[in-house]
Amino acid sequence: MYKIIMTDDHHIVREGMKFLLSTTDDIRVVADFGTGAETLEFLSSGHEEADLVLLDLVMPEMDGIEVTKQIKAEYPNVKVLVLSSYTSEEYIRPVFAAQADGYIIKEMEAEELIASIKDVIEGEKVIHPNILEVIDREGDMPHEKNELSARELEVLKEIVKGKSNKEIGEALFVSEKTVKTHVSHILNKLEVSDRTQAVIYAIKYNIVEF
Amino acid sequence: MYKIIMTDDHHIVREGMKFLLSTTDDIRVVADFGTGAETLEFLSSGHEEADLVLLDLVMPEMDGIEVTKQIKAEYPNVKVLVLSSYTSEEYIRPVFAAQADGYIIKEMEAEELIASIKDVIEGEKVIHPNILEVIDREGDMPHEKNELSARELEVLKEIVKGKSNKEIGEALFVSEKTVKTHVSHILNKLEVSDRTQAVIYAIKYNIVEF
DNA sequence: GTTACCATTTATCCAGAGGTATATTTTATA
DNA sequence: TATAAAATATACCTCTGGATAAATGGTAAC
Repeated sequence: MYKIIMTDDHHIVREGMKFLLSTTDDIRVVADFGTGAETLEFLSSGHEEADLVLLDLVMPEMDGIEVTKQIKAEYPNVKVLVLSSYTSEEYIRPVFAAQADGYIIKEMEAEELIASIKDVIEGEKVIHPNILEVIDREGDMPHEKNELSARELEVLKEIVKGKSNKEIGEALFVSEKTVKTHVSHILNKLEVSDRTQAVIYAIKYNIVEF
Repeated sequence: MYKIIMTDDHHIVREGMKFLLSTTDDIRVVADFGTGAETLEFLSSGHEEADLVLLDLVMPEMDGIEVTKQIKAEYPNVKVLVLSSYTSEEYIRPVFAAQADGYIIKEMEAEELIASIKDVIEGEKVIHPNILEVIDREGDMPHEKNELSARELEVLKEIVKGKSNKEIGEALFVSEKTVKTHVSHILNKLEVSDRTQAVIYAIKYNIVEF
């Protein structure tokens, strides 16, 4: 008997999942929660051992990435299977950086879903073909090839706040000229031609929070 | 007996909904689809009369807004109840502009959901309290006070693509000077001081798709 | 221990961005 | 039809943005 916890902020999704899982009798949903905080609390209380947490990615308050990190840090034996509807790169990479054991998407049929859960608990890494495809096509994005320095990242954060070079200089206690150089380096590394494009890039690829 | 159609791109959500609705016996799901196109096709085929379409908002290809508009234009007797997880203003306003009969959120319990469906079919407008709250506290954001003209919106879209004034001029077949005038108007209306802040604003408040 | 590299800093120069004013034409709307 | 609002265009001026060169300081390699 596989014991799983389900975390998703949408009640309807949780009910749908339970229904889909009811077609098999060797998976038992021992608990389901609407937030990451409740999930972590349940795990820490030690009420019941769980083999796997089926985890939504986009949630208010604490997102799936953060929940994954904390679960993996404190309960390495508990598997984490991310269930998301997002297939774009910005969402996927952080999931595996956070040590998740799999990434599947909400479009899946019941049988696939059940098989995925079992496989992950048995120790496999399960990644939906659509997701794998995204991962395969590379790490040659500009910001991956040319990593931003710590200082450059600070400057980029200020740029995304909408600040001018002068304002950034004041915020970081350096001259405007210094800021300009950092900006130039940022533009080069991200392969864009002005600060507006840098903002677009940074938001699109989740380089800074927004 | 109330007859409804359900449209949501996530299989799990559809199954969850069906399960929740199975607790009442006077609502029948006559069909469910993963895309807006299929839904419209079903309606036009005239296979079966439906009283209401329970419609997801964010979907690939054709979004819920567009589907609502088409349903309301061609089948004014069919009620449209939007079921979304988004409670921010940018999502809500277009829904009612498109003549939807209600807006509820995925966190709802089964009883509320069932009651909402029945109420809408009986002719009521049903709006979840969380949504109503957002609608009430309104109207004083810069882009709401000072609505952008059609042309200004086109220019803003180009700005968000990262284009320079010259490039925008070429794209819209006007001179760079004209573009500059539009940009100035946009900055004034959005109450920001440069194009970078305009991009940040436009993305944050969903003025252009991104 | 010296070489080489990179992050960080400052300065100078020029192009593009944005403010303001003004004018013409088109499109809504009363 | 009259009036207002939006779109288009030009000119001028100022300031910010971005490219480039160059100095300083730390650190890893040899």
